[in-house]
Amino acid sequence: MAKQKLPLPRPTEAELAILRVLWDRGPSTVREVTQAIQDERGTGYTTALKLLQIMTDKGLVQRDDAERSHVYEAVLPAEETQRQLVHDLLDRAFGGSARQLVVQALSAKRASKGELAEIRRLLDELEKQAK
Amino acid sequence: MAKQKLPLPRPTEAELAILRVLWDRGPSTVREVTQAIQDERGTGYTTALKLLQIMTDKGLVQRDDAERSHVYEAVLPAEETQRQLVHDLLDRAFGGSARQLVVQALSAKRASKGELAEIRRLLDELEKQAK
DNA sequence: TAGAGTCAACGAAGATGTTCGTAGATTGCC
DNA sequence: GGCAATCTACGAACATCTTCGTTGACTCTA
Repeated sequence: MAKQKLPLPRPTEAELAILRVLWDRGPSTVREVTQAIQDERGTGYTTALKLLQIMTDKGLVQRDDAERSHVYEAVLPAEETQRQLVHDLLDRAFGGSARQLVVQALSAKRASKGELAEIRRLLDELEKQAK
Repeated sequence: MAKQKLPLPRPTEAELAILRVLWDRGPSTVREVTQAIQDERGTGYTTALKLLQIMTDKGLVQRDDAERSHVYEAVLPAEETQRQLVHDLLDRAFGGSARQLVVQALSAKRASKGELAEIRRLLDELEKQAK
C-alpha cells in the first residue's frame, strides 16, 4: 500500500516519460504505455511494468486491478507536477528568479505571436491579483 | 584531457549546486566551493574535490593548476546552461509548450509586481522580433 | 629538520535509477 | 485437457551519482 504522504517524490527521467503518456491518453495498460514510449525510448514491456510498479509504490500513479490487465492512471494532473518541476528548477538553477526562468524559456523556444499574446493576457490577470 | 564535444552533458544535482557557486563567485578553489555549499548540502571537502574533478573531465568546468590550490571556473555562463536546462524540461515535461511552462513558472513562484513589469517589457521586445 | 596543516589523487562503498530475464498464473483456443 | 499467448511479480545485473577514507606530496613554521 502506498504511503499517504502529500509531497510526492520528483519523478525520474523514465518515470516522467510514462507520466506524459498517462496524461495524454488517460488511464492505460502496461502494453499501451510500452507502445507509446517505444519510439522515444527503447523501453521493453517488463521495464515499463517495473517502472509502473515502482511509481505505484511511490504514489505517482494509481492502479486499477479489476481486470487481468491492470490499468494505471496518473495521480496528479499534468499541471501540478509541471508546477513542481518548474519550482525545483527555479531553486536549483535560477536562484529563485522566476523572471530569469521566463526569459530563458522564451528564448529557448521562440514563442509564436499568438503564444506571446496569451502570455500577455496571463500577466494581466496576475497583476490584478498581485496588488 | 577533456573531450572537445560541444553538447556538454546536463549537470547533475550536486554538480549544479557547484556551478551556481562558480557563477556567483567566479573562479574558486575547492575550499571556497566547499564552504559555499556547506549549508545547502552537507558536502565535505573531498566530495567537492571529486565532483570538480569529474566536472573537469566532462568539460563543465576548467581548471587552472598554476598554483598549488587549483582554481576552477565554469566553462559556460549561467544563462547558457539555464537555457539548456529549460529546454530539456520543456521537452521532457511540457511537450514543448513554452507557454505552459511560463504559466507554471509564474504560478509556482508568485512574481512581484516589479518582476511582472519586467517580463512585460521582455514581451514587448520579443513581439517586435517575432513579426 | 621534524611536525602540523593543507592539498590533489584515487578507489571503493553506498544510494538511486534503469533494464531485463525468468517464473508462475490466467486466458483463449484447438 | 493441452498448448500458446499474455499477464504480473520478482530479483538480479548494470549504470550513474554521491560520498568519503586514505595516501602521498607540498608548505610553513618552530
